[in-house]
Amino acid sequence: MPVELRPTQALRLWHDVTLDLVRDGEHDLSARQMAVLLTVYLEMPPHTVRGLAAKLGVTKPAITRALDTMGRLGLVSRHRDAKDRRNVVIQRTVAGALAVERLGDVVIARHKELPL
Amino acid sequence: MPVELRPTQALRLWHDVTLDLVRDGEHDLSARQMAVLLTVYLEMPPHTVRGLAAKLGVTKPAITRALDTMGRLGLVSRHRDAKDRRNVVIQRTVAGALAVERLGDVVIARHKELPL
DNA sequence: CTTAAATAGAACGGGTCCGAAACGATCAGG
DNA sequence: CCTGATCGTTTCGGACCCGTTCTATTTAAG
Repeated sequence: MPVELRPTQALRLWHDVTLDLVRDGEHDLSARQMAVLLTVYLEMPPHTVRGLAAKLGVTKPAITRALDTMGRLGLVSRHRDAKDRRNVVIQRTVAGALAVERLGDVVIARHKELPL
Repeated sequence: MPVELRPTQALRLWHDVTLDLVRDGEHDLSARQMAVLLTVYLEMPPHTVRGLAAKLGVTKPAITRALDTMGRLGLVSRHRDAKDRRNVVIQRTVAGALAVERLGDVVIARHKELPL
C-alpha cells in the first residue's frame, strides 16, 4: 500500500508525468478531457453526457465538445440508449483503453523513480 | 521510499487529482503551463524561455504565451538578465509558490486515500 | 391526444492557443 | 564600426474551446 508521500515527491511525480505527456504530444488532452477519459475508463458504466457534466461541474456542451474531440481521436464512442432514446451512452474503445494503459505505465514508472 | 504502485492505483490517483483540479477550476492551466510552472518551481534556476522550450519540446512562442498567461495570473515573473540582456529569467512568486504547494497537498491527500 | 419535462446537440459571439515567419534588441568576432 | 548569430517577442491566419441560448427528439403525465 502506498506509504506516505512527501510534498517534494508528490510534486516531482506530477511534474515528471506531465512533462512526459507534453513531450510525447500524442494526447494533447485538456484537463477536462483527461478527467472525462479517466472517469469513463475507471468508473462503473453507464456514462451519460449529463452525468459527466454533473460529475465534473461543467456545462453539457462542454462535455459534448470533449466527446467530439475524443471521438475523433478514437478514444471513446457514443451510442443511443435503446431503453431511453434521449440518452447517449459513452463507451470505451480499444484505442482509449490502450491510451489509459500507457498513462498508467508512465505514472508507475515515474513513481518508481522518485528519490528518497 | 514509495512502495510499488499498481496500475489501478496509479490511474485512480491521476483521475482523482485531475478531477479536483477541474472542479475547483481555479487554475485552468493547460498541460504545458503546468509543466512550465512545476519546472520553474522544482528545478534549479536560472530558467530561460529557450531552456524551457527545449525541455518541453515545444516552440519558443508557446513558452512566451504560457508565461504571458501565468504572469497575468501572478504565478511567475520575468526579468531581463543583467549579464546578457538578450536573456529573460523566469522567477518565482509568492502566489505561484502557494499554487504549487496546494497542488502538492491535493496529490498527497488523494494518494493517501488510495484503496488497497 | 396534448402538454410538459428531459436530454443531447447546434448556433453564436468571444476568447485563447497554435506553429511559422518576421522583427527588434543584444552580443560576439573581425 | 559591421556582420552574423542569438534571444525573446510580435504578428498572422487558422483551429479549438468556452458559456449562453436555442432547437430537435424523445419520454412521461394528464
